[in-house]
Amino acid sequence: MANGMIFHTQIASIMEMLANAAVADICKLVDDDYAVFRLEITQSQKENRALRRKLQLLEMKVARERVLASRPSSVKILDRYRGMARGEGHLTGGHRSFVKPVGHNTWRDDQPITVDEGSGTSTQHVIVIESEDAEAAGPGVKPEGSEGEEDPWHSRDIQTGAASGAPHVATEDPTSPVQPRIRHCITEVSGMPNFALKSETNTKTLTETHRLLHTGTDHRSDPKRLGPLRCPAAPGSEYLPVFQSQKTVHSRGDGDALDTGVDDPSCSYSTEMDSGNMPLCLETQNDLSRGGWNRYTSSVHSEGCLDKKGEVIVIDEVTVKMEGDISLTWNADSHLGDGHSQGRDFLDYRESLETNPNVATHSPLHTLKDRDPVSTSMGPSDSHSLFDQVLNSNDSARAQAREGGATSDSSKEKRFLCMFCNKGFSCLQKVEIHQRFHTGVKPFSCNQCHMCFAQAGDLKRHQRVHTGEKPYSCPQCEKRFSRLDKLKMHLKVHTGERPFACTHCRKRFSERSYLRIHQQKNHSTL
DNA sequence: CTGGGGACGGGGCCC
DNA sequence: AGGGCCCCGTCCCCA
Repeated sequence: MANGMIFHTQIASIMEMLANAAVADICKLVDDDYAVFRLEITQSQKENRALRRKLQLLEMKVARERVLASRPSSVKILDRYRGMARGEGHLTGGHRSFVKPVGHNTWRDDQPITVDEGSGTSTQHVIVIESEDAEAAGPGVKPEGSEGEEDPWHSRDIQTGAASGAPHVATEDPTSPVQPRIRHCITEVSGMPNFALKSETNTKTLTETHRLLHTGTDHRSDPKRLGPLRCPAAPGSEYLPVFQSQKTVHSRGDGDALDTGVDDPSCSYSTEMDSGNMPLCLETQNDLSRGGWNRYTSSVHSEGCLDKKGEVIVIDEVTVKMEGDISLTWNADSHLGDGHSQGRDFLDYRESLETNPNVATHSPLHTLKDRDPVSTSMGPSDSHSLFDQVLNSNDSARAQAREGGATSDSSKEKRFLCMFCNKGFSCLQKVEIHQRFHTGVKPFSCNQCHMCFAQAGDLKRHQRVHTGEKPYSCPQCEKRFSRLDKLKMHLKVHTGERPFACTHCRKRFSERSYLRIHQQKNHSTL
């Protein structure tokens, strides 16, 4: 019995020992696993923090890009040129026009873009952008470091500054309080080794910008001085800000195209004039070959001119101060337009830049090129980035042929230079009309087919399409034409006149375009 | 069927 | 404002 008790006691002790050993093993295992687990948790947390940081950076980048993308059309004009290679357009419809929807990139009338160029060694470009997108982009986000598809003009500015080693004045500060609205002020200081690019809410800068806009003789506020269809006297020594009359003249299709606003039955075109919200019809050609502008759709929608009257670009004008008693017009809301003509005109402009260095023109591009400390980014080797993509047009011959007026030999009479192509014009109205070809502003719209035109005469001529009016009749065959030039062309059928001869096969054609097509088809290898 | 050429319409743009 | 020229696209004819 006693032995049995002892045996049981020993058994119990052994069991206890075994149990303790087992518990110890288990505890050891748990401890080890726990240590490993904690290590893994720590590493995971570390990775999590790193990823979070990365995400924040990405968000900042995205915000910045959004701010850059919200730039106004005035800045994006070069973007259009960049993507304007002929024939690149997308045919989205038989008729297209570019309008900017209200609320998109909310530029308001009180958001001037001043490109003020002084005459000294140091000049400043102050661009004040009041954008609600900037609010969404978050605080402290400054328009720097172009990434992606920003307009080359601005991005070049920015990249230039970065390349020159100039530290950005503004620093990203995600902790700064959210501003209800951020005014991005981009200050470019040229004539200095570097220029600063900063984003700030500096109301002083804003005030200065407004002062620049409204300084001197504020012609834009005085329509009497600059009647839309008047040719005012030549400007004085001060720069003369010239703003295009932003009328949209809708034809009623039964009369002449006038923008007088007078309800004249013989000139029955209604005029919509709203100084605050002037609709503009920015239209492109409706065929594929001319649709280069349609590449530019980053912030522009293609809409019918009249269908979307409300969706128009309403942006304050831009005053470009010119040296040398030259005044120009740049309508900030009008940098959308006809790519076809733009290509030619920009070719003209480039040629005028290259061949006429003495022309005292300071268009934005010109200025940019001159002052860019690392201008190689826009130099000949890199010019394709902006111009050559645009200008691979076979219109160069025509452009050269027409370039005669570009340099304005008679500078005394043609003292109004187009800021885009440098062509000289004798009066203000002419340069206004001419610049519509660059800007794409087409204030004369047909309310029967929604076509828009830059000139009243073009609208009037177009009206005959609807009216069927054919006042010109052929004396030989009684065939009638709506246009005199078409009648003259038709007369060649009867006369057999073929003034255009192919230099390769001696074949003759009545029209130059026939000859060109013929040579393209048959002598393209020559 | 295909491609070249002619006729014509229409818009762009300069003068 | 109109003329004029340019270009492009379309339609048609014909080889």
